[in-house]
Parts: sequence; structure tokens; C-alpha cells
Amino acid sequence: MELEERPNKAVKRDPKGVRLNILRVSSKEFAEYGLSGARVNEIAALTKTSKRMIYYYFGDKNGLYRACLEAAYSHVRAGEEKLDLAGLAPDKALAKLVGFTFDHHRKNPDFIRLVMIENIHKAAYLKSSDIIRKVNSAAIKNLTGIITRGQDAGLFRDELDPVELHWQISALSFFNVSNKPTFSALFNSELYSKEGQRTLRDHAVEMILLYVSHKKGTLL
Amino acid sequence: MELEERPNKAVKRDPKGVRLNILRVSSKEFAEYGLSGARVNEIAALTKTSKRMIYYYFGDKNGLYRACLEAAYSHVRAGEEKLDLAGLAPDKALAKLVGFTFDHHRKNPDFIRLVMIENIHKAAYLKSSDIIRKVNSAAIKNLTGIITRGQDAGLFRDELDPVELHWQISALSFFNVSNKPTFSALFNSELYSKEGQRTLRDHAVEMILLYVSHKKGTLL
Amino acid sequence: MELEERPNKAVKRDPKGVRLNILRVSSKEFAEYGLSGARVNEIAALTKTSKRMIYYYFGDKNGLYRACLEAAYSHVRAGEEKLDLAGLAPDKALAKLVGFTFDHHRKNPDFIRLVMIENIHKAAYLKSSDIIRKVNSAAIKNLTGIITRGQDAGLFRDELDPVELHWQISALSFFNVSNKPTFSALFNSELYSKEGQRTLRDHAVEMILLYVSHKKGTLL
Amino acid sequence: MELEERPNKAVKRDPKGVRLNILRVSSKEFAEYGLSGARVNEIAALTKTSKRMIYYYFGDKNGLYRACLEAAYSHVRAGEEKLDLAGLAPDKALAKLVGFTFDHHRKNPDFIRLVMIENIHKAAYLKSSDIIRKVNSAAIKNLTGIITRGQDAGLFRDELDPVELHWQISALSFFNVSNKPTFSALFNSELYSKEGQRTLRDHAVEMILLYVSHKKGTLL
DNA sequence: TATGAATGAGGCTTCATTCAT
DNA sequence: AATGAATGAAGCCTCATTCAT
Repeated sequence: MELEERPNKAVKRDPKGVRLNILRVSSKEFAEYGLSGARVNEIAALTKTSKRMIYYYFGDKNGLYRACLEAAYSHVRAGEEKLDLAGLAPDKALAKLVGFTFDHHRKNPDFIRLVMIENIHKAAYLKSSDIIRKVNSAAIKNLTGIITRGQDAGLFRDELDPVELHWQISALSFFNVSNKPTFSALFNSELYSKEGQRTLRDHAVEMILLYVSHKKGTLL
Repeated sequence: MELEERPNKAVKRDPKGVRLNILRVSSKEFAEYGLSGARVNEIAALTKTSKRMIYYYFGDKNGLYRACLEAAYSHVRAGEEKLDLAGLAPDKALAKLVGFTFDHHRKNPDFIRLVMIENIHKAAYLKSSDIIRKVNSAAIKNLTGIITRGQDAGLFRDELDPVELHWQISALSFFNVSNKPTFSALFNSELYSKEGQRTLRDHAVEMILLYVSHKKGTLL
Repeated sequence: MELEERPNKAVKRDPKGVRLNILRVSSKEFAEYGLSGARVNEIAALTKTSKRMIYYYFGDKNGLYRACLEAAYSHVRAGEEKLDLAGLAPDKALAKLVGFTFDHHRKNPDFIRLVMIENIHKAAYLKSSDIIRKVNSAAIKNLTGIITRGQDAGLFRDELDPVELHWQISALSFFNVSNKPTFSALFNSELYSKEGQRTLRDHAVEMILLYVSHKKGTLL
Repeated sequence: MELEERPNKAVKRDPKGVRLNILRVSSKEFAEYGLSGARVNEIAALTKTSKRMIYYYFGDKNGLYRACLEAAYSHVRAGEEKLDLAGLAPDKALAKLVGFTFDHHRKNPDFIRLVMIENIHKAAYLKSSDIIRKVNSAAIKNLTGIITRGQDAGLFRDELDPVELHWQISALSFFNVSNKPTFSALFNSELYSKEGQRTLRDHAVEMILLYVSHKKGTLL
């Protein structure tokens, strides 16, 4: 006698599960088709529940989109915080952070796409979300620590802005994912092969490290 | 004898002008709202002509979008070709190219947004467009020349891929525009002030030059 | 021995209070938005109890509306019955009744609006309500008495129908409240100022008294 | 051989006809069920055209309702202007005007119902309609003329406000139609028989004339 | 008696597109 | 080459109501 999940009487109320299920499905749809491109009907069909529940939990399509965005940021930042850099030398720590960011973005294309979409919408939903206040700190704090330690050790140049450094790391890591389609279409290169991606990441790390290590007057 | 060009009839027939007008208006709309977000009705209303003409000239909404995309690429590449780097030393040439690209992207946010949108659509329209064949060459040829000259002069490292270098320059220049909304929303920094943008560009140039000048074993 | 009235259990059971609370809230909502315009959700939210209770006590939305209507009529007629006209001369009594009715309607706009709504619905709910039998009597009886006394005293004309007289008094008193919005919007007059309302009421009294006092042949 | 309207190829474009048809159908529906009670689907079904055209011509349900309201007022005021009172003595003119108004309202119950509905909505749509400015004048001007002539002839009392007089005439004429359902339900009288209506109208005329003819001190 | 979760039916509206002139 | 009218399909959303606990 087997234990089967009784499919004809699965009368289990699971609000959190329902909410999460909707969120997961719709995140994929929004990432795939954009805010106006995604279809509530389609999202509902892919869900374990009904269209009605989407409105019950999220109010409207925009509310659902906003919830997806917030969930995505929360999830991503949660991942970043697991990274332990405290024990490493500042240059090693930074190298690890850059490599991690590059890989992390690459492994979370849906998040990248949501951010792209949010940028298309001029960050309208991000601006009106309370999640912002909690998010910006972590990454910048990490970098501030590394920079300070690097400067104290005489490894890094003096004038370094943690926000700018975050921008630079993000640029290289984000663009890699966001513009893969057009870049691949325009240049039939090997950059998006497994090997090419490893090279790209290594060189991104290299660029950042060369930049922070560069003392004025040395070269330019 | 036929009556050609009846000048007293107030019917202005200007196919090219009409086409161009539609293209300009719709490019702005697509850049602003995305492919599914833009409205054919709205585009027609902003046009000097009527909705019928859009279908007459471009077939359907997607056709119009494709035409906008092609026009945007053509226009942008035309701008890039005006840049004369032949007379400069390779490092100066590269510095100028990076700075130019950074500024160029910054001044053409609608183009950037169209590319973002095209990436959201997985480059589906770019892939099926004949424009590709003509576009990829110019930028890469430029870079290939600079790299060769730089290597011959002993200024640049050996293993440099022009496509990868283009990717790196693009990443820094593109992200600056594409992610301005979310970045500004998340970090209230000065990076998008006039001063901040100059710094960002200078450092982008610096990063690229440090990278190509770096000889193995020197640092990492 | 049973435990009655467990006072230390914080569960307030107050059926009558709950019913009344629902009735009060929903009367306002129906008066404000009409039968189809009112929202069960909104009513429930404004209530001290939950949506389930509405259905428990009133069956459905229409049942709730019917209950509101009945409660409104009961309440209004109760107010009217407090009026004591027995000791007054018939003309004074009538004058007082008209003035009272005018003021009474003015002070109970929600009741007027419920009656308007019921008229929009062709009195469908009133027709099927047992309240009718008890309501029509009071006002008419009052008027019948006054008329008889007035005629006996030679003050009033002969052919007077109490129901018609009620109609006439009602018309002037009801319209004043029911059509205030459109009338105010169409004519920017002073009729709805405090002073204007007093005048309107005085003239309503005057109109009715002139009418009942008028003997055939005198004027027209 | 007969001339039949070819029903299978009625390819006649008739924008005005379509608009009017929609307006007629929807006026009935709004008058019957109210703004929120009316159904766009039902309106469309009763129309010679499709639901889509409703939105093409009127924007949305509220826009359609507003158009109905404006059309109703226009139509009614047009009817009133046909009334020629200039050649009559002031008391006869007023008598005719009151009688006409009473009958006119009685014959246009849908208009009355639309006004009732608009009052339920606190005249929100009337307020924001430009039609107002043109409508209020006609009726008041008529009355002003009659009053002046009556006063000059020594027939009417001195202190008469044309707007108030309009209010009084309207009250008796409007209430007769608006409250017929509840009044009939509450009092099983003969007031709404053919005979009763004639009486009611005659007495309305009488009330108004007695009122305007009444000189201070005579009675009250 | 009480509550949050759930729902089917149907509401209003908008879209890209085509037609008749 | 040009225009206003017309449209079917599908979009998003809300309603009164019931269910499971």
C-alpha cells in the first residue's frame, strides 16, 4: 500500500504557499515578457490557484509586479550576505567579491531581467518601495570595509568611492547578462561559451583590481 | 502630355517625409514604453499622418518596431564612423574611443533604451534583421587596428581580443545609461551629477587603459 | 448546573448590537451609493463584525437592503408619531404638520435617498414588505382628522382628499431634499442657504394652507 | 417586385445614426437600472452596433452616461421652448406653464429617472458638464417675464423669486413621477389613475396660482 | 458565533488591425 | 496616399457569495 498524495481531496489551505506559488510563477513571466507583456491569464494558468487569488493577494497586476521586484531584491541580497570576506586579505576579498558578483548575476538572469524591466519603467516601482532603505547598505558596507583595509595596507589607491566601485563591478557583471542577446546576435564570438565566460569573469576581476591598485602617476 | 506635379493641389505627397516622421515618433514611443507598452494609437496621434499610413509603410506594429531598431543602429553607427583615430598614438586613440563611446551612449538614451528592450525580447528582431552584417564590422575593425598598433608599439599586452575589448568598453558605457534609474533610486550618490559623470568616464578610460597595458606577471 | 453568561471570556455576544451595527453602516452605504452601487465588502469593512455575519443575519445583499428600507421607514414614522396636533386649531395643526414634515425630511437625507433608490427600483422591495400595512395609516389618519375638523369649522374647502393632501405636502418636502444636488448645480440660487430653506418652508406651509382654505369661485 | 431593404448587405456607414442609436438604447437602460445597475453588455446587445463602438464614441461607461444626461436635458429644454406664452395674460400663461410642466414630466419618465439617478450621484456629472450654462436660463427667463407682467397687472404679489417659483412648479411635477412607485405601493389611492392625474395637475396649477396671487395680510 | 481564504461569473475596457470611402 | 469608422479578441479587474477552520 502506497502513500499517495490524495489529489482529489487536497483540501489544504495554504495561504503562504499560494502566495509564494503565484510569486514564483509571475516572476518568471514578468522576467520573460516584461510588465505589459506578461499576461495575468497566463500567470494564473501556470499557477496552482486561480486568477482571482492573484487579485486577492496582490491587488492588481502592478501590485503583483511590485511584489515580484521586492522578492527578487530580497532574495538576491540574502544571497550576497552569505559571502564571508572578513578573513581574506583586502585584494583577495575584492577579487572574490567581483568574481562572486559576476557569477551570481549570471546564475540569476531572471533577476537581471526584472531589473532591466524596472529600468525601462524608470524605476517607478522601486522608488515607491520601502525595500530600498534596507538594501543599499549591505553591498556598500562590504565594499567600504574592503577599501579601508586595502588602503591601510597600502595596496589600494587613495581616492576610492565605494558606491562608484560598486557601480563598476555591477556594470561588468550586469551587462554580461543583460546584453547577452544583442551582443551574441551582433558578434558571433566565443564570449558566451563556457570558456569565454570564465575569461570574461577573470578579466573583470583583473580590471577592478588593476584599477584599485593603480597609484597616480604610474601610468597615465 | 501628362500633368505631372500638380502644384496647385494642396495634397502634399512626401513619402520619405511621412516615413521618417512616423519613425521618429515611434522610436520615442518604443524607447519610452517598450514594444508591448507603446500604443499604435498614440504613435499615430503624435504623427503628422494617420494610423493607416503606419500599416501602409511598416505592415504592423512589430514591423514598425523593427524599422525603429534598424534606424537606431544605423544612426548610431554613422555617428561612430565620424570618429577619426588614425592619426593618434594607439593608447591615445583607445582613450579617445572609450571616452567617445561613454559620452555617445550618454547622449543617446533612446538608443540605449531600444537596445534594452531588444534584449528583453532576446534580440528576436535584431537576429532577423539584415542590418547585423554591416554593423559588427566597423567598431571591431577600429579596435583591431588600435590593438595591433598598440601591441606593435609594445604598449599593449599580447592576448587581447577586439570583441572582448568592445564588450568591456560597452559594458561600462551602456550600464551607465541603462541602469541609471534603479541605481539612482537605490543609492543616492553623486555619480549622476555632471561632475560624477565626468569622473565615471575618466575612470572608465583609466580602467580600459590599465587593462590593455597590463603585462602578465606585473601585478596579479 | 450550567454556566451561563461567562463574563471572563472576552467573547462579546451581542446579536442585537451586531445586527444594528450592520444595519446602520449599510443604511449609510446604500443611501450613499444605491443598491447596486453599494459594496458588501465595504459595508463589512465599516462594520464592527465580519462579512459572514451579514449573510448570517440578512441572507444576501438584497435582504440587507430590504432590512435597511424597513428600518428607515419604521424610524421615520416613529418620529412622526411624536408630533402632537390634537390640541391645535385645524389650520394651525396643518401648518405645524407641513412645517414639521419639511424639516423632518431635511434632517433625514439618508432616508430620502433610500426612498429615491427604492423608487429607482420601482418600489420592488417595498411592495413585498409587510411594513406597508402599518405605515400608510398614521399619516393619513392624522390628516383626515385635521381635514374634518377644518371643514367642520368652515375653514377648509369641501372636496379634500387626505391622501392627495399628503401627496402635496410630501412633494414639496421631498423634492427639496431629493433634488438639491441637480437644482443647486443648475441654478446658483440662495434657496439652499439657511435663510433660503426657511423661506422655502414658510412658503410651502403657505401654499398648502392657501390651497385647503380656498373656496370654489373665489379666484380661479 | 418589391423594394426591400437589403438586410444582408446593409453596408451603410452612418456615424450619427450609430451614435444616436447607442444613445437611445443606453438612455433607456440607465433610466431603468441606474448608472451602476446598467450593463454595457446589455446596452450593446440592444444596439444595432457592437460594444466596441460604445467605447469608440463615448470613451467609457461614465462618458456614455454623461452623454445620455446631456442629451436628455437638451431634449427636454428643446420641448419647453416650443411653448408660446407671450400672447397670454400672465395668470393664464402661468397656468399653462404649470400644466405643461406637469404633463411634460409625466410623459418623460425616463428623463425624470435620469435626473433622480443623477441626484443619487450628487449631480457629479451634471456639475462637470458644459451644458449647464445654457440650460438654466430659458425656464427662468420665461418665469421672470410672466412674473413681471403679472405684477405690473396687479395680479401677482410683490415678493416673487422666479427661481423659487420654478422650484415649486418642479417639486409638484417631479415628485409626481419620481415617487409614483413608492407612493402607489404605500397608499392604494386613485391618484395615479387617469382621472386622479388630471385632478392632481389641476390642483397643482391651482396651488401655484393661489400662491402667486396671494397678497400679504389676506389670509395668514 | 466568527474569520480569512477562496471562487465562478461576469463586469468594464483596450488592443492591434481592417474596412469603406 | 489618406481618413474616420468599425471590429473581434483578449485584456484587466470586481462582484456577491461560500468554504474550511
